[in-house]
Amino acid sequence: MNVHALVHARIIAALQALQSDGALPPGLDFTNVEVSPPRDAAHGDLASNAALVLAKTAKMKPRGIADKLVMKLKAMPEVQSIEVAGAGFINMRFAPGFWQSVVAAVLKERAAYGRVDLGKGERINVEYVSANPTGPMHVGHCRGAVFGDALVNLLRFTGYDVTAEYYINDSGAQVDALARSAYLRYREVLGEDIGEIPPGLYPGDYVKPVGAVLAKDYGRTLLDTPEDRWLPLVRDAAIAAMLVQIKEDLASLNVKHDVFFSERSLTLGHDEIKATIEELRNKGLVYEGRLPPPKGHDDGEWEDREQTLFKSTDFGDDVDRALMKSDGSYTYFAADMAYHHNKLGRGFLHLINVFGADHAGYLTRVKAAVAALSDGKADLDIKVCQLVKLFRAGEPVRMSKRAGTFVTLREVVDEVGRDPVRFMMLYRKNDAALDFDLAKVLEQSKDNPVFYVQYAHARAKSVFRNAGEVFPHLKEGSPDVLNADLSCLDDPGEIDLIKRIAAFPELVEGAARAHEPHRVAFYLYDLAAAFHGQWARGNDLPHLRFIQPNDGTLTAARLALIEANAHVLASGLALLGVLAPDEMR
RNA sequence: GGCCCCGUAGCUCAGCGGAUAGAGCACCUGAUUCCUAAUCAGGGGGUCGCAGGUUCAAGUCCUGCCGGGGUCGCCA
Repeated sequence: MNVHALVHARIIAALQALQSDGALPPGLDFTNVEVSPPRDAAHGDLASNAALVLAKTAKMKPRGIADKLVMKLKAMPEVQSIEVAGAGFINMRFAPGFWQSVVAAVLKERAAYGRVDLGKGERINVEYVSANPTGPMHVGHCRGAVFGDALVNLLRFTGYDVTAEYYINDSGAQVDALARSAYLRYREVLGEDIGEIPPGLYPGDYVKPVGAVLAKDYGRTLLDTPEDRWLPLVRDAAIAAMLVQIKEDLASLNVKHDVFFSERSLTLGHDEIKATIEELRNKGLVYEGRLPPPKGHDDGEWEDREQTLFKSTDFGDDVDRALMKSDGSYTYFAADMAYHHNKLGRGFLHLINVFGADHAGYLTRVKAAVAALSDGKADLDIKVCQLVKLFRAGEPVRMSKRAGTFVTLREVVDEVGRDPVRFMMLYRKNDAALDFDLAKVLEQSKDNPVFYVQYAHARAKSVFRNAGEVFPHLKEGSPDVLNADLSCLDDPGEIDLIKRIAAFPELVEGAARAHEPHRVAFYLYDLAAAFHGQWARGNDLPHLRFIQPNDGTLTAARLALIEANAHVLASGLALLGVLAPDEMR
């Protein structure tokens, strides 16, 4: 049951009926007709802008349309009151019986409550994390990982066939540097004094085990081998080891990808990068030319030369983008173009990429590439996750990759736990910077929204445990609860809680459309607050307590409400990938 | 200098083009013989960075400034 959708459909039907009656002109565009809860609850439960939106094209006064619409809508059985307000808003208020029926619907639909079939089974590819396989994931990767994972959950919940994908940047200079670092560690294991790790290589201790594995697998045989022979072997071993670690890091956050796509696989057999470039060349979008030097900062290294360029300026980019490095190898962008070409070739018409803030400047050219490669038929949404600043009790945590003091994802998860990390990473809009305080996130107080929401769920479960001592037949999901006489739920606080529950499907739909999982987190906080509030009212007013030892009928109805509340809390937390505990200990 | 993100209460932040802009923290006042007080109720606190524009309607969209952060051919 989706209250919002139901009312919206009723309004559209009423508008069409007015057209049949000749009271409204034909050919009106209803797409901007919306239904939304008014900011001020005194205005009612739901309001519509229909009359305001249609006034101009219908060549009628807003209030004139509104009055006619109200006459039609008055017949709605759910409606308790309906009136025209302000410039032409239609404010509706629904009868308690209508809200009570929402509880019954939630109990019937259970985990399916809130599902909206936006995707209609269409396939969509969500690429996220995609960190270099040159070391463990650091805390900055956390946010993209959690964001992507929650977005995948949200899209699956709303009817999309989602492929969660990780692009492994396993070619280019960085993985060669990793291989050389591993080779040094290999020589170290065999007893050589390797001294300082040279600049440009990876000094971290995490490379040492790779050296040990190499020594075990190859003995001393690689020592006398020239670099062009050992490098591919060492590189493969090092990348494989890093990927194992990355997958473990992701698993610690409960983040799962369906596909790990290797950049190097693009050129292993058939050269897909070359094919992609040629395809664009045939479309007139790749050419040989020169770029102006970057403005505004002196770059002594700048060398003017003719190069292979993609005409991204045709798609709104500032400059055309290089596809070949001066040594003849492909740029990262050229490979990434081929990768997106590959995604399109696998039949994806909907693509989402999750980027870190440092890649924000890369966004336009990727969109340009997808537009060019799909002839505008595919859509790509790029979500940029802004920086995460790490604090401990208000003090910034200094990080330096060079000094080896950067904080890994694993350290954060081990220190504060998976649920707080996930929730806090989602308790902020993706494009706003995030301060993450390792000390505060562990405080089990109302300062911490994670525990606040989880506690609401645990509290709901606790009510059932306690109710069972008085009314053994009133178990969760029992017929006596499911068939309770819901007309007892007439306290304003109870109705408010139901209204909050009733808003869930619309909230999910909006979050999925906008690709904004944080909306779910904020919604859950509000829902939890409504529930905690109703609970506490029982402190002052004993007749509002959920368990009424002398009234099994009333208790059953309130338990039904609590069960519906718990269902929605659990569904929402599941979308965020956060546990909904039965008790807090 | 170009481009991207942010700017809303003292602080951290929500806010889908809609009506008198919200929450948490902090501060003040109150609630525990009672289902977990890990909670709740009440109070004060705002030129939504500035200036224009579009619109019946702008915190929200557009343009230009100001401030903070990020990024800037052959790193990924």
